Amino acid sequence: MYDHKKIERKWQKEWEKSGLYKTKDDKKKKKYYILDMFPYPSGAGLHVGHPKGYIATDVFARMKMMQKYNVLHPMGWDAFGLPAENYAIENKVHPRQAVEENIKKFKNQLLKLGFTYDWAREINTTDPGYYKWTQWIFLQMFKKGLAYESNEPVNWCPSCKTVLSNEDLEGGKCERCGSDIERKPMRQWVLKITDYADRMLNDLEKLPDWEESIKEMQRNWIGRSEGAIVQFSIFNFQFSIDVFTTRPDTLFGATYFVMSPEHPLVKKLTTPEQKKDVEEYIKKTAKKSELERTDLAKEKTGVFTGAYAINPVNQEKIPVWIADYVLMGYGTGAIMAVPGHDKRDFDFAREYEICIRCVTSPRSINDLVVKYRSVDDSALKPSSSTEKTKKLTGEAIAYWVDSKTPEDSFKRFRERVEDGIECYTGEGVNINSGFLDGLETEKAKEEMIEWLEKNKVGKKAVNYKLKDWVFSRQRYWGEPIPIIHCKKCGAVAVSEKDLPVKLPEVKQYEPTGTGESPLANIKEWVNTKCPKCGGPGKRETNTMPQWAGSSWYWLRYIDPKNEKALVDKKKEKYWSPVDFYVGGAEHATRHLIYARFWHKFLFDIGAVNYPEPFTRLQHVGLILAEDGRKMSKRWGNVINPDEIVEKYGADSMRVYEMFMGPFSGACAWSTNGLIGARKFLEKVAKLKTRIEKVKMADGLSNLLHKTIKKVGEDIEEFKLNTAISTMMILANKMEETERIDLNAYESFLKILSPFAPHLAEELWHELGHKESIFKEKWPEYDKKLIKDETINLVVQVNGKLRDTISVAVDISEKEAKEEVMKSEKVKKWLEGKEVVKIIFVKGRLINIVVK
RNA sequence: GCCCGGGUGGUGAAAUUGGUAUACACGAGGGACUUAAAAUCCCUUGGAUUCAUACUCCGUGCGGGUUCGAGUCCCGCCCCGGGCACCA
Repeated sequence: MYDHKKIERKWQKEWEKSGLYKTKDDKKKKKYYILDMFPYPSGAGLHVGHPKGYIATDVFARMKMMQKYNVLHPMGWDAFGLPAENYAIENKVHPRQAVEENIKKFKNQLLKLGFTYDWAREINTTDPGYYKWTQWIFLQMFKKGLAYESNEPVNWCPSCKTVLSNEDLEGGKCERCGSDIERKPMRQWVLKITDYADRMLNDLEKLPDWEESIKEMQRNWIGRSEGAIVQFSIFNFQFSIDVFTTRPDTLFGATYFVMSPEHPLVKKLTTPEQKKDVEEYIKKTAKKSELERTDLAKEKTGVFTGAYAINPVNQEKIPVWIADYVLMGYGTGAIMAVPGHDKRDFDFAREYEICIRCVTSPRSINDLVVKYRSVDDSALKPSSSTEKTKKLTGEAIAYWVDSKTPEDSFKRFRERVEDGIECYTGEGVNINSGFLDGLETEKAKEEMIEWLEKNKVGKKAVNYKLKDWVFSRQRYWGEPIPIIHCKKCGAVAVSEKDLPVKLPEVKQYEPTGTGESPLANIKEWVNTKCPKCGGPGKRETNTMPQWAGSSWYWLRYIDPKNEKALVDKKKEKYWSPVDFYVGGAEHATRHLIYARFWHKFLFDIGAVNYPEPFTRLQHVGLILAEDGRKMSKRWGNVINPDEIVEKYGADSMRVYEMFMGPFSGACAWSTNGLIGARKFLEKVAKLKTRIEKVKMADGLSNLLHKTIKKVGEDIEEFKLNTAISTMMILANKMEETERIDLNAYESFLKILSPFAPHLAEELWHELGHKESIFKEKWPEYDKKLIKDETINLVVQVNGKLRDTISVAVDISEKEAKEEVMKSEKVKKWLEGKEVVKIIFVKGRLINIVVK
C-alpha cells in the first residue's frame, strides 16, 4: 500500500513551486497546443465524468512535454450565460458571486487531479479585461455589416424569457429547460454567419484530423442546397412572389402554389370570399407549438386563398394556397408545388384533389435507385452510403413494386408515375415540359435556369439550412452589446477606446419577459451620449449569448494579459492553430460552428494568421453512473471526484478513466474497475523492491521495447485504454522476473508517468533522482530489440488451426513446409488426403489445402 | 424518413486492418496464508462433449456470398446509440 494522499499532495505542491508547467513563448522549440473545452462553473461542481477529457489531454500533454515540445495546455472558465445566471437566481446570490464561488470549487477539484495547466494563463469570460475583446470582435463585425438588427420572427423561450438561436433548440424545445418555444417577431441582433456558410462547408475538407462524424453533423447543419429562385407573378396584382426550388427542371409540373401562413403577402392577396377561412387557418397555426407543426405524422392541412399565381414558364394560372407544411424560416417562405415529384406536395394534392402532373419519367431501373438518394447532397462528394444505395437496383425495385422481374416491375412503376398515381422524386427524362421534353434531369435543370435568367424571371441560387445567428439575449448575465441607439444616427458603435462596456450592477437580475433585459431599468446606465453626434443616446440593453465568450477563447490563452489587442500577432503565429482540441460531441453544431465562424472572420480582418482554429478534434465519451444512467442529481447517482481522490488517489482515477474503454465511447462507472487500476499501481510500486543493476533478460527487453513503442503510438492515436493494458502486461511480466533491471524499470516509469504522474514522480525520486521525471526524455524503442527471433508459426489445414510450431522468424517457405510435415498433429489431418496447394504467409502462418 | 456510428464471454472491452477470436481488466469459482475475516498471492473461467486442463465439434446480431482462410470484405435483413427532420 502506498500513501496516495501524502505523495499526491507533496508533488502537486512541488510542481507548483518549481514552475514545471509554466509555458514560455520559446520560439526555438517546436510548439504543441493542446486544448480542453473549458467548463461552465456550474453550482453542482464536477462529477467524475467531467475530467475524463482533461485527463486524456493531460496524458497527451505530458508525453509531448517529455518529447521536448513546448506545450501549451491551458484552462479557464466559460462563466457567462443561463446556467450560471439561473443558479444565481435560484440561490439568491449575485451571478458574479456565484460564479466566483463555483470557479473556486471547480479549480480545487481540478488541482487535486494533478493537471499540467499553466494557471498563470487562466481566463474567465466574465472578466472585463476578457470581454472587452468579445465586444471588440462584435464591433468589427458590426462595422463590416455582419452584425445587424432584425425584426424577423425568432425562437422565444417563455420560461427562460429570452430569444434563442436555432442552435439552442433541441427538437423544437429549449435546450436548457425543455419548454416548447414560441415563434414571435422581436427586435434582435443577428450575426450573418450565412456569409461564411460556403467556406465553413468547404474547409471541412481541409480538416483530415477531425472525426468524420462531427464533420458530417456540421455539413448537415449547414445544409447547402443548390437550385433556383423562380418569380411567380400573382394574377390581378402588381407584385410577384419568389420561391426557392432544387428542382427547376420540374417547373412545368407546378400545379399549385403554397405560401407559409406567416408570409407577409398572404393578407394582401387573399380574396374577400376566402378571407374568413384564411384568417381562421392562420389563427389555428399560430396556436400550434413548433413541435406540433413539424410533426411529420400529421396530415397536411391548408386553405385556398382565392388568388392565382402565374407559372412563368407556361403562363398557367395555378391556385395559391397557404399551408403550414411550408415554413417561413426556410427558403423564401413560399413554394411552387410539384405534386408529381415531391412527396409532401403529393400528399397535399391528394388530400385536396389538386391536379398531379408527371414531368419526369424514370429512364430505367437505375433511376429508381436515385429515389433513395437525398436531393441536397449535390454540392458534396457522394458519401459512402450513397454508393451503397446505387447497388440496390434490380432486386430492390422488384421487392418494392411486388413484381416478378425487375423489368416488369419497372414498366408498371413507370406507368403509374406517368399517370400521376405514384410520386417519383428521382431523376429521369422530362415529359410534358415544352422545351425541356426529352432532356435528362441534370440537363433540364441547366436549361431551365438559363431560360429563367434570360427571361428575367429567376436565377440560379444556393440555399442553406443554417440561419443567421440570433445574437441577443434578454437576460442580465452576458456581455453588454456595445451599441448606442441614437434617434438621429440609428445604431452606433461604442468607440473602441470606451471598451469594455462594463456590465452594470443591478438590483433585479431576474429576466423581465418584456423583450428587454434587466439592464433596461438602469436609467443612468442606459441614457448616454451618441458617440457620433453627441446627442442623447440609449445603450443597447440586450446582452450576448453564452456562446460569445467561447467563440474565440483559445486565442486569449496565447496572450491572456494583453491590453492592446485580443492577441499579439507574433505570439499567435507561433502558437496557433490549436493542434489538438478535445471536448464533448454536444458542441458539434453549436460551439464548434460559432468558433469556426469567428475565427474565419478574425482571419479576414487580419487579426489572426490561420483560417481554421483547430487542427485535430476528438470527442470525449460520457461516463455514466454505475447504474448505466446519466449522472444526475435527479437520480442521486453522482460520484464526486473528490471522494475518489481521497479514497483511492488521483492516479488511480486517472488510470481507471483512461482504461475504461475507448475514449470516445460512453461507459458506465465501476468502482471495482477503479480498484483494479489501483491494484495495478500498487503492483508497479512493489516491483521497485526487486530492482537490481542486472543485464536485462532477453525476453524482458523485447517486451519492454515493444511496450514503449505501443504506448507511444497509442497515446498519439488516443487509444489510451490499450496503452494501459500494454503496460499491465509488462508489469505482469516484470512481476514474474526475479531481478528487475534498473534501466527497464526506469523506462517503464517514464511511459507510465503521463497516466500516474504522482506515483511515477515519487518512485523516480526514490530511485535517487533529483530532477522531475517530466524533465526526462520520452524513451525511444530500439528497432532491433522489438524484432522477435522466433515466432509461433500457425499451421492450418484447410484454414483450420491444427498446430503451432516455434520457428525462426525469417524461416523460408521451403523450410517451413519441411518443418510442418514433421508435425504429428498435421500428419493426422493429411492422412489419405491429397495436398492441393500450400499457402505460406511469412512470419505468420502456413495453410495446407487438401482434398 | 434521411445521415453517422455500433452489435464479440457474466461485465468493460482487445484483435497488428483478410491470417492463432476473446489480450488486459472486472466479476465468479477453487486453493494458500490466518483462530477467523479483510488484504495479498496462486489456479480455473465462451459453449458442447469428456475422468481429462486428451481429442473433436460449435462459436463475433441473423441469412447468404467471395476467399486457401472472414469479427474484419460484398449482398440482404434485424436490433441498439447519436444527429437532423414537412429544408421545397
